[in-house]
Amino acid sequence: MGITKSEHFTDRQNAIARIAKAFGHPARVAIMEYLLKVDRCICGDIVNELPLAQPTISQHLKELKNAGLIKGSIEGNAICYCIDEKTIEKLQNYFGNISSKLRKHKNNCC
Amino acid sequence: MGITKSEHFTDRQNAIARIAKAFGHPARVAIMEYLLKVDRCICGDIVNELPLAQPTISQHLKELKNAGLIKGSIEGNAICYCIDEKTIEKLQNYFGNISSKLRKHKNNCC
DNA sequence: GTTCTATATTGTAATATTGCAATATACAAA
DNA sequence: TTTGTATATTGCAATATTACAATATAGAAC
Repeated sequence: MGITKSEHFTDRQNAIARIAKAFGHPARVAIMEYLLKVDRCICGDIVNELPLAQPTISQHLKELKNAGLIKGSIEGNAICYCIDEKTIEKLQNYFGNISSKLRKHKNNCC
Repeated sequence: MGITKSEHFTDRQNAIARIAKAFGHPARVAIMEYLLKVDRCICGDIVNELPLAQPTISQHLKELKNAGLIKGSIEGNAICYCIDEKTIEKLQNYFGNISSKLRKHKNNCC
């Protein structure tokens, strides 16, 4: 039905899914990588960098912000957005944890 | 239009988005965590573990498999699925790389 | 004030996702 | 061969996502 039964899962599972979902679009991956590359906050040229219309990028930025992957706001006539390290660290820890558990158990049966 | 313009992005960006997207649903997060917890391959009881109908879980498993997050196949009368460590490592490396770059630059302006 | 520039919002069309009932498949056991 | 059990596939309805044109907003420059 297109509706996700999020109430049946733990807050933690929903939180990870939410962040991962925000990363689940190449345009948003590209935005994150661009923010990392330019290494500053005023990023008014995202629109020129990506092959998408301005409203589309604005929408993707909103989703990244809602997921906590970027933070910031308007500063004068430009956006002031940058990556929220805490959220990236959450992801890194989450996958790092899975990875180390897998290394420990080594259940390579498939 | 609901159609993603993946042709405009790099293969790497599309690859990360694809894996992240597969992780972007709490049911699939729950499946991955269950596979990690039981620490074995024959996982016929996923259906009993999750509050979703069998066809729905089958579909989620298919998507996880398409994204390379799990591997395996049918073994007799049970599924034999387990986590593909290589893909998890890819994610860990990707986010670890972003994290370390952020730590280096410390552009905390927002 | 007006104009310019940059970003956000709204509205809408096309497509994708989610979930499940019904059904199919496929092996196991009797 | 039939019956039982486990998983996959199909078909469909409800909802979500993606993209963009048009428009709104808001500060900057004049």
